[in-house]
Parts: sequence; structure tokens; C-alpha cells
Amino acid sequence: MDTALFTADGGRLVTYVVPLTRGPLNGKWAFPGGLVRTGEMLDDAARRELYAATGLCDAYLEQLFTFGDPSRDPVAHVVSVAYMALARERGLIAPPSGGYPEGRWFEVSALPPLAYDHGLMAEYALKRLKAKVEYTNIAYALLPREFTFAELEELYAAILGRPVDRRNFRRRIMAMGLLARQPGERRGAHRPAALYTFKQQSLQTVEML
Amino acid sequence: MDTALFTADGGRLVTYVVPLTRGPLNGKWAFPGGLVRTGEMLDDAARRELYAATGLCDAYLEQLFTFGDPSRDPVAHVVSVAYMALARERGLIAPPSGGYPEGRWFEVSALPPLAYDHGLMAEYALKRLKAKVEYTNIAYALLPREFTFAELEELYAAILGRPVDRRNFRRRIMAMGLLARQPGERRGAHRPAALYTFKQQSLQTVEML
DNA sequence: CCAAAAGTGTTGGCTCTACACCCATGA
DNA sequence: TCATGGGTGTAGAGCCAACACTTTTGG
Repeated sequence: MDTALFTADGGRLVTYVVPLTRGPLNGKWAFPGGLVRTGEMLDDAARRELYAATGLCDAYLEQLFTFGDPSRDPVAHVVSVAYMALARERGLIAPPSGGYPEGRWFEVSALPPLAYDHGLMAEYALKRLKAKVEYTNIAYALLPREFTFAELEELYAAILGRPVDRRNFRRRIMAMGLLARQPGERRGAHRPAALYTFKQQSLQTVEML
Repeated sequence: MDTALFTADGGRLVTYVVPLTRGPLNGKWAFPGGLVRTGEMLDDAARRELYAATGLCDAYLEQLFTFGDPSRDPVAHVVSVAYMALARERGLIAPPSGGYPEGRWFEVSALPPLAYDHGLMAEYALKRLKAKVEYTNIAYALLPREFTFAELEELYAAILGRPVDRRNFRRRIMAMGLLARQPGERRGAHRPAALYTFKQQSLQTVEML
């Protein structure tokens, strides 16, 4: 059970990895993970381990794929269920005591080599995220409650790995009807930007017939 | 490790289930499955169990989802990796000796209640199949090597659960460029039909930008 | 010649993409 | 007033859905 955690950070998509502290792969980066306990739901195990590794307790979680190549772990034949987790804030990461080492955020386009088959997991997670961002409101789990259109657009560009036309993007997102205008505006050095929020703070799929 | 096996049968989509022969769920229908051996790839285990249950050895296999609810099996906490398998021929099913009971094919729209969470698995598999049939050549694994356009169309209608416009369907499929005309024709009681085959006999994804 | 399935085009509406300028603000 | 990022509209192309008749064969 391993979890690829993502969040948005100033228009970049970043993922959280921790250094392994024992075994033959000591020192390599890997996604945080652990073992499922008997009688425990898989999702609960993922949530528990994510909390242990990061202190996060309300992240979005989704099962990705189960990796079972006997050679994936040099020590033993461990089958691993991979999860994708999405969090709102890059800060606030603090393992609540317990043996978890502190990890690091990397931009997904600049990931270091990962231990086991975690590189594959990262690819898989990104593929899933890319797909889902097109027809669901899944971005709600990556952004703070309130955000500007520009922030949303930057996030989409980072996830899709390509620039996005601002006007077409706005039209499409609006057509999906997922956003609600939020009172107030974000004021910076220039023209203030309107604030939006996702109407639903849980996964919602848009029918496209 | 459980496998939902499908095939096409005269324009219907059918799935194979076996009766459980022991335990508290004795007599209920379930997808064939078994345990992964230490040191075995998950896919290999699925292939092996599918062979043991049906005698099939060249089916298309794809991992679907991992079910880990501790209450899914009344006897013990068993985590199960669900697979979808697609086969070409409804006939030829014969467990090669070994304790496997004989199973039955059911049309997917008329499945009996299944044991464990296999009903969920069936739903999941169908969802995946529906999606993939739209942008891949995955139907190659369900049809005989040669088939008529009408057969392909019937299969699509069965998978999608809705009728399909013949002309639009032909246009779209042709546009994907997956088919090759096959010499000869299928002669029946009426006008003979041209034969086609999938150019690639392995999964191929069509880019749609 | 009749019944049954195979095969084939066109049109209108809709959607998508490409593209450039004005606006509001703070410094 | 200028620099910066926020916000907006339109036209042309391509795509998709809806729709019905002709062809070929066997009986």
C-alpha cells in the first residue's frame, strides 16, 4: 500500500516523497506506504498511512492499481495497492511523531528516480489525474477552497503538461457548471481577480453524452 | 484474485460464472478466482486460474480494481485483485480436470446475484469495457478473427447497452483505422456480408487529441 | 418476385479552436 | 502613466447526429 500525494503549489503540481531509512534501498526516495492490517479496509489503511507520513487527514484518496511483480521489492514478494492522494496545502506537512522521516516535495516534471516501481506509480497517477481533470471537478482537492481563475488555469496547465487558452478554458469550465462565484476578490499588485470555489467539495462527474 | 470473463455470443455479451462448492456461500454463483502464489506475477496468477477454471489460455487480461473490504468474504479478510478477461469463443470452455466445477454463461443484462462483491466487480468490468470500446480496438479480443460489420455493430450495441446507428457507426470505426478488409464474404440466407478483421491483434489505443 | 440483411451520403446544428484587445489596479 | 495581470467575443472549420433508400442474394 503506497500513496502518491499531490498538491498544487503556485501553479506547479508537486508530489511528496520520503527517503527510505532501511533495507538495501536505504536513502532512495519513495512514496509513503505501509502494510494493511487484518480486518482493515484498504482505503482506511491508505488514509492511516498517509496520516502517519504527513499528518494529513482529509485528503482525497483514490485507488490506482495493484503492483505485484515479485521482483519489485528486492527483499520479499510484496504486493502493493497504489493510491493517489490529493491535498489542498503544501504546508502543514508534519509527521505526527512516529518513525516517519521528513519528506520532500518535487515538481512532477522533475522527479528524482524512485525506489521500487514507484516511478511507474507516479506515471500511472498522473495519467489518471490528467484524464479526470477533463470531466470531473477533481481539482477541488488540489486547490484551496477559494481560488482565482488564473490559479485554476495554471493548475490545469501543469497537470496537462501544456499551455491552455485562457478564453476557451474559461468557457469550458463554466459550461461544466462546477464553479460558484465567491464574494470578495483577490487583491494583488494589479487588477483584482474574482474568487471562485467548487460548488461540490466531493468528486462530481460531468456527463458529456 | 478473481476474473470476470466475457465473450460475444451472437450479438450478446455474456459472462462466465461458476458455482461455489464449499463454504457458507455454497451454491452461489461467483467469478472464477484463486490465490496468488509467492513469487508469482499477479497477471500470471490470473492467467493460471483462468486456465484452471476454463481451459482458456490466450484470453485478453486486464487488471480492474482491488477489493479489500474485510467483510466481503464472511470467512476471512481476503483482499482480491479483480481482473477482466475477454475471450473469442463461447465454446471450448472445459476445465482441464482439476477440482473446478463447470460454470455457466449469463448474458450481462441478466446476471443472477453473485457471491461476495462480485456484483460490484461485474459493474466495474462493464464500465471499463464500455469506456475502452470507444477509443481502442479492444473488441478484437471478444470477436472471432473474422467478422462482419453487422456482428461488430451488434457487439457494440450490447456493450454500450443502446442501439447504434449503422451508418454513423461504420464511419466512426473506419475513421479509427483499426480494421482491415478480409478476402471472402460471409454467405447466409441473404446478401453476403464483407468480412473484416482487426489489423492489430493486441490492444491499440486511438489518439483523439 | 419477395423477404431479409448489407451497404451507402447529405445536411444542419453544434462545438471547438484560434486569435487580440480593453480593463482595473497599484506603484 | 505605465506595467501587469484580469477579463472578454467572434468567425471559420470540423465533427456529430439524424435520417431512408438502393443493392444483393436466397428461397
